[in-house]
Amino acid sequence: MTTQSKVNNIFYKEGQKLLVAVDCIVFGFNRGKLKLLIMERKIEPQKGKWSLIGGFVQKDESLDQAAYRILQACTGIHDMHLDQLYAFGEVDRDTGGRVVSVAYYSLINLELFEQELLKEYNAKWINIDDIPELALDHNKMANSALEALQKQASIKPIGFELLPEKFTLPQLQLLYEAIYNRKMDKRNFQKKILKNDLLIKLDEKDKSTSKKGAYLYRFDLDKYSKIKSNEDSFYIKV
Amino acid sequence: MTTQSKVNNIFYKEGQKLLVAVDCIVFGFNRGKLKLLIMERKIEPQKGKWSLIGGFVQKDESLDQAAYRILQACTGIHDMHLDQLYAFGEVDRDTGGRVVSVAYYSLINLELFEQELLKEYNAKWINIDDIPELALDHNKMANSALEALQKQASIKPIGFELLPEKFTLPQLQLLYEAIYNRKMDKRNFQKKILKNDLLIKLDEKDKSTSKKGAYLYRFDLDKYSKIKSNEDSFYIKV
DNA sequence: AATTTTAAACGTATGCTATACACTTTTATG
DNA sequence: CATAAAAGTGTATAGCATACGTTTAAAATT
Repeated sequence: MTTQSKVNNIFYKEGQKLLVAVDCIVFGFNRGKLKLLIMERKIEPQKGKWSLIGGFVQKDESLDQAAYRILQACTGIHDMHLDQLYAFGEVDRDTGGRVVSVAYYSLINLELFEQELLKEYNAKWINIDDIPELALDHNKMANSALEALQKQASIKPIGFELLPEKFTLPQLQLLYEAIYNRKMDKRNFQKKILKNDLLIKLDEKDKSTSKKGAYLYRFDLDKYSKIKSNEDSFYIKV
Repeated sequence: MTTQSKVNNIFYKEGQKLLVAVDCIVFGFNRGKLKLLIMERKIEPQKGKWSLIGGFVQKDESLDQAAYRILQACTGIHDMHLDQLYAFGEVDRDTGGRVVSVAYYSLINLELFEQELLKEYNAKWINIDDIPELALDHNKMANSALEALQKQASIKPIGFELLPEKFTLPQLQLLYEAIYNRKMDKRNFQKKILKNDLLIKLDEKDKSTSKKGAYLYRFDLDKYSKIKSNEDSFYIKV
């Protein structure tokens, strides 16, 4: 046996084609609660069960494109940000056959969300600590995504993707408290957030939650895109 | 058009089967240098070019299993640790056809490495800052893996996977300096490392690199597996 | 007009951690 | 016995995380 043929025998195997899916873990934020978008599963197995938003990758589209296509069709949102989470590839993860699924997660600004799509697709937002049993390994995916979100939130200013363009510091704090599932100190939180110098204080107040009213802020996207390049210029230790 | 059929038209598409590969970014450490394992590509396209270690996922094995099989066949090592890095899924990433590749990275203790396999597979270790042009998108994969390694190294004691069982603090420092590609202060480094209280100082010295000799240490695996569960008990800010 | 109510805004003191920095110890070698 | 080469060790300083309570603004109520 030559070396070459030995190599082939031991580890070189011809490729076998598999189904490749993408599943999207979509987070939203509303009224102080972090939410997850789920919908009724449209295909067997487990048709009709609650599940993440997903679909199959086509031959002529990248993984990113597939995730984008599916998420856009289902939320109506354009230009949303998607991050790849993990490729789930257990042999028996889909009881209907071998499917490798690449999970993506996304943060959605609920203001931009087309509510009518919820009905159209039998979808709904549920509170993050109230997730039902989902199809296949989707609960595992959702949990991983929440962990990833927590990691992200400490090294990147992710708030502006989940909040409206103008938001107050108390709102932002509620978001972080929802993500990390614990109360934070108001003064320390504001110090940490403002230290990064990425928020612009506006001359407007939001009086919807208090008589005094809270100042509105917006993210300084210009400054952010400048510093994004040089690593760890943003940092929130939570 | 019913709602259901509209759904199908817009975003539900039948699955198309694709080739799924795994590629492994294998790091080693020797003589103060961080190394990457590459081999001659065995298949078209770009047959003969340097590339990462890779192969196709079979129908009856998980992604993890495929990566493990391929890496084990190529290094002879058992029980090595593999982490999934990212799924690379551009349509044209493989010029020979549509292949989605899930990249894994691994840290190898060079002492355990069967050197004869290097010749058998036309493989070699190259210094991390001396990587040639690799096949397909493998350079991109290697770069991502190095970034992931840097992140890992600051939150987990990964040293023991790249070093022999017994090692000296200067050796460990060289490893971190190689990973982060910069010099560190000896005294501060030792303080940070020892503070985690995961190293056991032995009564032996390694005199291979100095007349005085440096004390050998080993990782306290027991203690590590105990604390591993409760998050962020380990922390090296670099 | 004065009082009450509600949430927002704000500052300081303390302890911990990262960092900067230089001399002494050991022992093989000549 | 002198030299050389790397290992080992401590302190002072600045920045950051944390804990903690009072004042301010403005609407609502009397």
